Amino acid sequence: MNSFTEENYLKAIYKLSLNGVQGVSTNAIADKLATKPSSVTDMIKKLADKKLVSYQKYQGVNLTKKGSDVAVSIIRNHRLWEVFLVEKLNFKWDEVHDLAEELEHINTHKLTERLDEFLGFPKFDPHGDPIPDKDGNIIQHKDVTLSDLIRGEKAVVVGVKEHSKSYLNYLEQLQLVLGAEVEVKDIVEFDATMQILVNNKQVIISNQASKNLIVKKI
Amino acid sequence: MNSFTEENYLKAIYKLSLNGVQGVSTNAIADKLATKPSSVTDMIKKLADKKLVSYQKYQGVNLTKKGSDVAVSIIRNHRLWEVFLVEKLNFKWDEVHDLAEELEHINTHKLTERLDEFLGFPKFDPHGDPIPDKDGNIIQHKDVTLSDLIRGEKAVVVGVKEHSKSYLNYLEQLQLVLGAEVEVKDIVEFDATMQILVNNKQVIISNQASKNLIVKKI
DNA sequence: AATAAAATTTAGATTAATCTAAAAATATAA
DNA sequence: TTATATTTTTAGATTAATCTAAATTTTATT
Ligand SMILES: [Mn+2]
Ligand SMILES: [Mn+2]
Ligand SMILES: [Mn+2]
Ligand SMILES: [Mn+2]
Repeated sequence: MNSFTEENYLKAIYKLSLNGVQGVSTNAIADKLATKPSSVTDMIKKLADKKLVSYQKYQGVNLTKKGSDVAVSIIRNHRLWEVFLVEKLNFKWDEVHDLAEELEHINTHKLTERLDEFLGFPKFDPHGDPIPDKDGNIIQHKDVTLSDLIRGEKAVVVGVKEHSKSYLNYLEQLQLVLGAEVEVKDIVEFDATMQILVNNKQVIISNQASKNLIVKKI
Repeated sequence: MNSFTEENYLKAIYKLSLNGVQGVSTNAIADKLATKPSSVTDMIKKLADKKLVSYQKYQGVNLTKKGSDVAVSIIRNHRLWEVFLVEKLNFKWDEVHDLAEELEHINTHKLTERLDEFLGFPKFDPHGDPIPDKDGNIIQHKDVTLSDLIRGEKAVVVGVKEHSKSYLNYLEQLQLVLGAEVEVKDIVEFDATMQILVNNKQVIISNQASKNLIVKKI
């Protein structure tokens, strides 16, 4: 039906559209997929021919309903497989992304639904990202990050905006895993470096790190 | 490392070598993969460059140790995923082959080993085919088929040589599943059609069907 | 509004995998 | 041992996805 490559483009466009952008730019897609803008233009034309995106030269690209459905279904697969890998095969949360990138393209309705059932219809993946249900409905995070908090506020870690091994590994060392409670003790005015409390331990965390940690105030 | 296509060629050559053939022919590979002999020649050259097969023009092709290792590892993945689909996701034995054809190419050592462990180190897949262990050791069936039996002999079904949906479906209707006991009541001399007993029921089965059913005499 | 900078598209190549048609080598049969 | 048939390889095209370099369009800046 659609090639792996086409599916990856659709997913990238979907994610880049989440910030409310109207007309995702060629360069943004090229960046996200680590490819060249000229390659993106070629692929966009192909996706437009297949009615998966709407596109006018120089004006950026938008997913059609059809394209969005495909993207959401790939994301559903990805996140379900991540749950499987962590819950059933005991992988750590920093090891599953690349495997899920491959598994997500085995896009067979029956497999996805059976997997969902086997896993007990999970609502979130190991990184706190919401899993679309079988009709494609997805609850988006409100995206409050640790960096948004002010001195004295408390919150619970509910997700991450960055999925690199090094970031996830670092968070785990600091015990900043999903469900952890944090309290902001101090913020450096110059560069927004934070001093926080995690499990009664003082931790210093850069703005680079705190702005990628999604939290829920308590 | 190797593309899906290369892996499928290696697997095909491996399976065609099992009958003790020295030098698998271009046409045999083309048949198995439903492609053209000229395409096979091209791919063989590529695999030879990568030292995965040894090849001399017009003399057929053989896997090297390296090529054989890859093939066995793909087969291991394939069969483990089939067990997963049947045992954990409740698929039927006639539904899993095509899905496993895709899953087998996610060839990551750690994933395979974790899956094996999760499944309890199974020795056979849902079709009775042996699963290579993590060192690549594989116990080959002796390949006695129902059609080899004579009148009066009893046997247990232990595998199938043909994996098509229609064949597996048909077997299931006749209750000729793994573990079933059969007794040969009569054989038509003309075309080797068999009258057999399965669970106290009389069943008539063609030679075409009986020669693809692997059994163990009792 | 004119010019410079940035973003995007086009033109032309490349690589992997495939195909058809034709040529070459091997196997079979008279 | 020739002639015929079969198998295998080569030659030349095609399609998908990518790239570099050049041309075009849009955006930002004087
Ligand atoms: Mn991921
Ligand atoms: Mn995730
Ligand atoms: Mn199979
Ligand atoms: Mn099988």
